[in-house]
Amino acid sequence: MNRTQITELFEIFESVRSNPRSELVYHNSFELLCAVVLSAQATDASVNKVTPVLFARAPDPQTMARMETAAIEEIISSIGLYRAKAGYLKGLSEKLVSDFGGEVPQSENELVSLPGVGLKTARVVLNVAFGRPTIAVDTHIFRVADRIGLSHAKTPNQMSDVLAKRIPERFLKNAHHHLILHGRYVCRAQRPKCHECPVTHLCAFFKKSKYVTK
DNA sequence: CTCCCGATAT
DNA sequence: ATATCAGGAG
Repeated sequence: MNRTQITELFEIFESVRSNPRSELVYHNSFELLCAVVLSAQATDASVNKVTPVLFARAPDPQTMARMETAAIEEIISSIGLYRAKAGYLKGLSEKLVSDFGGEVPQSENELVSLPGVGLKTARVVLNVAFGRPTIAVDTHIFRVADRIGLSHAKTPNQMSDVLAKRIPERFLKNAHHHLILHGRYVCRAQRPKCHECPVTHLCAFFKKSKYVTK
């Protein structure tokens, strides 16, 4: 995909009004950080089901750091990978208090130093909570970018760097959100809705696809 | 690379 | 019945 096509792609995404059904619910950067950690291999709806209970019990890192891991597990047990995630939440809360004054840090290196926070989660927090032009490559973006032909990088982390260089700067801040929503509701993993897709004329996957009809 | 691991969509 | 879901640690 060349520069002109990439520009056209994001101009179309910016002009299309998407209508998300569910997104992570949060009220501050700490809640967003926790919600994104919980969202690994889980749907937003599943996460939104437990976070109100969790944040009512522990609205800040100081309180969450003092909770028993078992108590956190009990609250989030309806989410997959809940034992690992309960440990992450307690561990990252403890570190926020001990190393960052109880505040969510605003640099990639500091965020990644928190337990349970990898590059993808760090970049989501930087983008969504702090408005920075980062590209967090999750499973949706990894699939969408590969199909369209934006990048065929082998791993999400590699793709993240490729996209950051390849996407024009003025689209960078919102590109993350556009690609995610497109991946969730149009370019789905199973049965992609190519018949509703506004960018099929730019898509390598569509051109050699069997999903030409609905 | 494997493990983690419940809910939901298809 | 199985593929997938805002991944990260060991």
